[in-house]
Amino acid sequence: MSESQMAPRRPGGRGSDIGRPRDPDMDQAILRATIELLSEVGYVRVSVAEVARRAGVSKPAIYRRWSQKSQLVVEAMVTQMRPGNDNDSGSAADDLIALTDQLIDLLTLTPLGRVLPGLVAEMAADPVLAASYRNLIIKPNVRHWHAAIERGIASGELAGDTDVDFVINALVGPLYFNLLITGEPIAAGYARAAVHLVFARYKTASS
Amino acid sequence: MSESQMAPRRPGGRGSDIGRPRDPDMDQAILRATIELLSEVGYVRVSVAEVARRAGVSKPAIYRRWSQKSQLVVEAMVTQMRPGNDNDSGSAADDLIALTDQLIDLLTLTPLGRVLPGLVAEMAADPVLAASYRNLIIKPNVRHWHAAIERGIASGELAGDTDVDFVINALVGPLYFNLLITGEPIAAGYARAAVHLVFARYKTASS
DNA sequence: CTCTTACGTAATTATCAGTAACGTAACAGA
DNA sequence: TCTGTTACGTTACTGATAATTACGTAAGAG
Repeated sequence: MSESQMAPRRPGGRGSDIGRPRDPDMDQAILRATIELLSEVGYVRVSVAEVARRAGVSKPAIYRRWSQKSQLVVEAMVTQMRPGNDNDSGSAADDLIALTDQLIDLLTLTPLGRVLPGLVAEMAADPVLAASYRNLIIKPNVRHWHAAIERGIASGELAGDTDVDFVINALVGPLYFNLLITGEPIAAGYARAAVHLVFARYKTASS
Repeated sequence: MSESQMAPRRPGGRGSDIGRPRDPDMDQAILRATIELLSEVGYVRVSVAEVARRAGVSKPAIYRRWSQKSQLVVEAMVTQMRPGNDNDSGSAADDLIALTDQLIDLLTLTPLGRVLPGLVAEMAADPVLAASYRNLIIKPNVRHWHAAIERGIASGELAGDTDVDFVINALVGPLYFNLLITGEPIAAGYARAAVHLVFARYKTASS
């Protein structure tokens, strides 16, 4: 049986337990080359052949690890995510502003901003990829937002009937809208203004 | 000189003034076939060859009118836009709710929702296309939002320092975020809740 | 009529994702 | 040390599809 017929590709994980092991340096080299190319030319113009060339690796070596270009890109982006800090400053408003500013940095300073448009297109056509992206990139981030808002509710800064998901959407939605649709830069002071908007609606009388 | 060297393709417009005129029925047939395919399979899987087949037209006939698949798709989407009604109900809040609900319909009921992800990717790689999309689709719509908000400010429903663009982003951003990133359906009652959020921040004391 | 452009057919170029075949290299376990 | 299994590189290939070109014919304008 030829190697290319092994059913599960186990992206990012090891291959089989027996036989010659995969070279871990290769994984790193591929991911690094992917990030590099991604930030230079954006998703659409990244070709697997060019990634292979820059990583000093063969194309089959890449497809042995990731079944699709899009999966490779998602994993490469995961390596760019900083471990989100659950900074509890004691003020939910300040925490939300910090989280918003962090997201702005992520979308404008890391390659993610250049990657997202192409990835969005792939996600729409590939549910498996969409699930990967949401589980690996979105969910871990949203967790912190949830926590900050829940803390605000618990402390009385935010009303008990605060709609957590609605608030998160209200804060992050405009950022993606700017990045993906209008192409305009995010206004300075956005984080503060957006959080202010939310608190005008959901703050309690006491706070 | 061969026809394919004519520098400006004049998408959607007429060709030259002399010589055999273009068949206007063809324009319609092409656009109709494009919309049809678009709603069936989404942007990525639309091929120009298949559009040509369904329209009963040759491929060069399409490229004579539109220089790229993406331009064709944008023009096809334009034909789907209803002429925005500047319904002035007397209440800016009601007008904004109506506009938001209209946008939700546009994104979920027309093919635009299936087209947008692929288009976003093209826009990121093609500034000319991005400009087309923004001028033909986004701007005409935003005009109504602007007007509604300005009316609200003039009537005293909204504070004089209301940041118009910020408000528009706050209302529409989450819709695009859901459509393009999370893939989750838009919550029932979103329009009302979002407008409520804005008014909690920007309403005047008198209103 | 003549000029010019539109049109269809058919072939072509170019790019790129993803596979396949095959020989060689590396590790695990007997 | 031998054997089985998998990784790796090289090379070639398939398949899809955007975009172009050549050429002969059709249809208008003046």
